[in-house]
Amino acid sequence: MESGMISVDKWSSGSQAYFLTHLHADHTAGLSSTWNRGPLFCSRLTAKLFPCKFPGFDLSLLRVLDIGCWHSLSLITPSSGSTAAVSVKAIDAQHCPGSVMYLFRGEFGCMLFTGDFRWEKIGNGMEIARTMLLDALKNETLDILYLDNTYCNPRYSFPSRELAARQVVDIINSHPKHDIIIGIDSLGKEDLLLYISRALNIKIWVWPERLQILHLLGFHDHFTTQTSLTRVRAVPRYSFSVETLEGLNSLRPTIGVMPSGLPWAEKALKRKGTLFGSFPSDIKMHDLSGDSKNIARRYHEYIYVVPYSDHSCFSEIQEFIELLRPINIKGIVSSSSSYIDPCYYFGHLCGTKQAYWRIHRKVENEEGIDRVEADETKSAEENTASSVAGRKRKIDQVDFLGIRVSRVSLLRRLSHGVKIAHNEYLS
DNA sequence: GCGATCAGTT
DNA sequence: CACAACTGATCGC
Repeated sequence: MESGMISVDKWSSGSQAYFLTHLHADHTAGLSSTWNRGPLFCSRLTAKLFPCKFPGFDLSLLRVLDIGCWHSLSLITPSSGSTAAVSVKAIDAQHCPGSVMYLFRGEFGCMLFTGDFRWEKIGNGMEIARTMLLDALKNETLDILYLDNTYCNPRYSFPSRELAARQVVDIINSHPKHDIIIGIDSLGKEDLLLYISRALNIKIWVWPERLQILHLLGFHDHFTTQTSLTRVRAVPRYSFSVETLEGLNSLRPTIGVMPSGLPWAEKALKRKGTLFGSFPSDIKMHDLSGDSKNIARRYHEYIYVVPYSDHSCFSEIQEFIELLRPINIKGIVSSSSSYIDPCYYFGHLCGTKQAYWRIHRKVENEEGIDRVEADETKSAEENTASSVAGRKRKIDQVDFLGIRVSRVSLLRRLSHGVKIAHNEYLS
């Protein structure tokens, strides 16, 4: 607890500088309007949205980091008491408005914390982020990559958001007389709504608090709170249900579109035995869904589910890792029923592991990945957070030379026989 | 009233 | 059933 210098998306006491990647609730747990633990760094857009999420927050504590610019911090090394220079750069994470990754450089080396991110080729955002990352790294190696490993499994394959958006428009067009309900959260998926609005040349209804956020984001023309102006309404996801749709249909013909859900996992790699027995590098890693076949699924008489994701799919994670070639990777999300250490799949792409893997493969071709995983677990200096009571949800803390990041986790540690390389939760 | 945690929902 | 993101109930202060 006392050795931390920097925290990312983690809000317990003991750090000298706190970094927020984005404003979704699962990354702000512990933050509140009464925050008084010192400066909090975030992107300009996140700072702008901040008062909506935390009214009364002392905004003088916010430190805006402009995307692509290095910022220097002078921190105190807890052990020696001497000052240590740390540089940090924020890079667009393409997850939701304001979301960023943080690249840190200091005496400890180089580390990147992705927060939640999407690494898709479509659109120019990824090219810009790519250039920024490579420029920032130059020839230096990335020592640790703290990775959004939400969908770090080959069974997760889904299309670009633009393609998914096109599918939503197709669904709407094929129901010209229907009202349309789209389930969204309080932040995120704005591009989808804009795409629909532009493609159909109609406004989209949103609830008042959501309109306020959209206005802060600079979208003034495409949204309204007047029901009479449009047949397309975006509603809070928690108010989107079979019952809601059935109720609405007793008034007027209405369909619901849910841009998320997980129908993607259905097809690929059902056979777990094959998955676990296979050599990571043998897995077919390129995405199966290049074409616009029926990616949208009819989930119910009135409900369609479209795989619109703000997290990277497996092949995107792979490309990201191939680009950066980090020495080590840590997943920031552990949801144990499906959690697999990123190194299970990508250890062979990592800096030192790469050499290790090549030699190892030559010597004994049959060897599984257990040794690699074992090495992984040993290499991290980790300690558990202050013995939390709950067993379902827990945020753990990881120490790496004084830098602490959160491990956002839903610890549903059921059976499933999934390999869990990390054992730091058990103390 | 506030913050943290837990259960439950799409 | 997988997930992320969220609401609402409850508990302790």
